[in-house]
Amino acid sequence: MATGRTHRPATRSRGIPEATVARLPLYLRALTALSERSVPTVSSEELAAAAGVNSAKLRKDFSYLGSYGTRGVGYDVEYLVYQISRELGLTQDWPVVIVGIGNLGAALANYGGFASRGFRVAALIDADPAMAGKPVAGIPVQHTDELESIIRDNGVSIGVIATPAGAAQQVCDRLVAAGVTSILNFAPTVLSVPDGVDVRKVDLSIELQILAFHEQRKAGEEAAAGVAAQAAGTTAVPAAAREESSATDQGPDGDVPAVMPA
Amino acid sequence: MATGRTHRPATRSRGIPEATVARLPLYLRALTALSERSVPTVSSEELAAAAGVNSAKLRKDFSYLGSYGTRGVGYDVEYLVYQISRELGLTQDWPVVIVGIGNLGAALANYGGFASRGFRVAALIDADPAMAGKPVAGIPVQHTDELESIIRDNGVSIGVIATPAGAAQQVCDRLVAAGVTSILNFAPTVLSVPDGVDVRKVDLSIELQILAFHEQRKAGEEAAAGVAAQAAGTTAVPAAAREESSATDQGPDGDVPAVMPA
DNA sequence: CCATCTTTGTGCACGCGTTCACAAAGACAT
DNA sequence: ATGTCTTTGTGAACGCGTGCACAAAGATGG
Repeated sequence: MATGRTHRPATRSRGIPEATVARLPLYLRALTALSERSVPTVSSEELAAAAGVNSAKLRKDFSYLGSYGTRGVGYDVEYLVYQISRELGLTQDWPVVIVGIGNLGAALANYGGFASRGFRVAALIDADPAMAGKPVAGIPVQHTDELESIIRDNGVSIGVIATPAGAAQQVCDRLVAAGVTSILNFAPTVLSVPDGVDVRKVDLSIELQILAFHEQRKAGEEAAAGVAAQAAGTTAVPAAAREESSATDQGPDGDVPAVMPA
Repeated sequence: MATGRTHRPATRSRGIPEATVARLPLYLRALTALSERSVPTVSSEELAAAAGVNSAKLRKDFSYLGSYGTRGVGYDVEYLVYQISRELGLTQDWPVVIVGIGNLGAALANYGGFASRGFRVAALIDADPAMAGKPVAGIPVQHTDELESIIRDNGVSIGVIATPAGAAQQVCDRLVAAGVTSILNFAPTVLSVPDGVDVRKVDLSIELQILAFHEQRKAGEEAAAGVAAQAAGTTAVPAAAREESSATDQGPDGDVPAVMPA
């Protein structure tokens, strides 16, 4: 997962645990796929496999929503799609603004997964005057000056921040002041917001760092196991097992293109 | 947080809890900022505030790494930066490939947060022959056919999947077969991988859905509170409180650009 | 109508993560 | 050297989330 919610003392909203809420979209996606294949019913076991979770967990999750299953049969796909959609609030229209139309903002504007789930990109906003009017994903970019009026005129309550880190807090403050109460933050900064405003953070670099940690651990263990196996006469696969080395490490096989990104 | 790890029965890698590992990059970022401002030492209280966490939690997190603080003074910023970097494996070079150079892939290739933390974009890979050779972020895109040789020649162990959902599993299988053992998946699919391969998922749409859930709850509570307050003669702010409506909902104030993304 | 079989819904136990609160440790002044 | 003051490091308690395992519920066949 990208990174999660920004501190909230485990508020159990309307009795539904936070962990369950986070999994509902997963179930919804799996169910939608089944629905498209016209599958009428599905067991907790099958659905759990499709969503990549434990079946007991899935049943417990659904039990928070109510008793929507039929024992001996399973769950009615269409009915469950509707119930989860309603629970997540996806049966209504959510106008969303995206602030910061750089590479990432453009990617978000083009992302198809929004429209299909009740999210409507109401406006794209950027601070660069040269961007103003230029269409991205078929929507003309508007200047930051109009942020407040856009929010109010469209009744926007969800904002997406895809600006550089330096601008994020400022943009956030303006969004909140204009009435936005939920923010999805892609900028690598800790946003401070008043009570009652939800912030979720997605941080690409953090995810990679977590992977690197486990990767390093695997390499270490593998190296150790390799030595042990070697001593025993077995051949282990050292693959990418290389120890901590100098900064100009070239990898095991040399011959590296070595092109640096910006 | 975007969505988290894909099932792992709470493996405590080398005694460091998973939850702590996920916060280390956060601390590292705050510490780097302090380092750039030439701040020599920092207390757990200050650093916790900067990282947006509880100070007790931060101290406990650090205690898993060792006793790097000085009582009565705090932590040495430079030293802690080094220790955390080492723990996360960021003192070594991690070649990374990005597969799927659409809007998102390009955004990732341009993302500056990678290079500064030991990650090097070794190659950009796309299935579209028309993309081949075209430079993105200064790196020429290569065709999928070369995936295996790129992985092997560069000793790549971390892959980023930014393809459409339909291609993700196939790409994943090829990455794994070629030797990749850690995958960051941006495609909205559950990937199945053999044991020993780590997968982390970032799902933009899921994050928004979780926000929508809380937003809906807030609107509901607000409406209820509003009614109560109204009965008492007070005026509450109903802001974006509108109930479930038809699919072609235009928002409360009409006048919506109403352009749909792909 | 009864028996059997499948699958749900959940009580319970366990473990991880969080937080409190405090003793130990060191800096610093006298 | 001694006392005071600050801040760390951690023992202990608590709460949430997970997974097991089973009873209840309904379908299905005879």
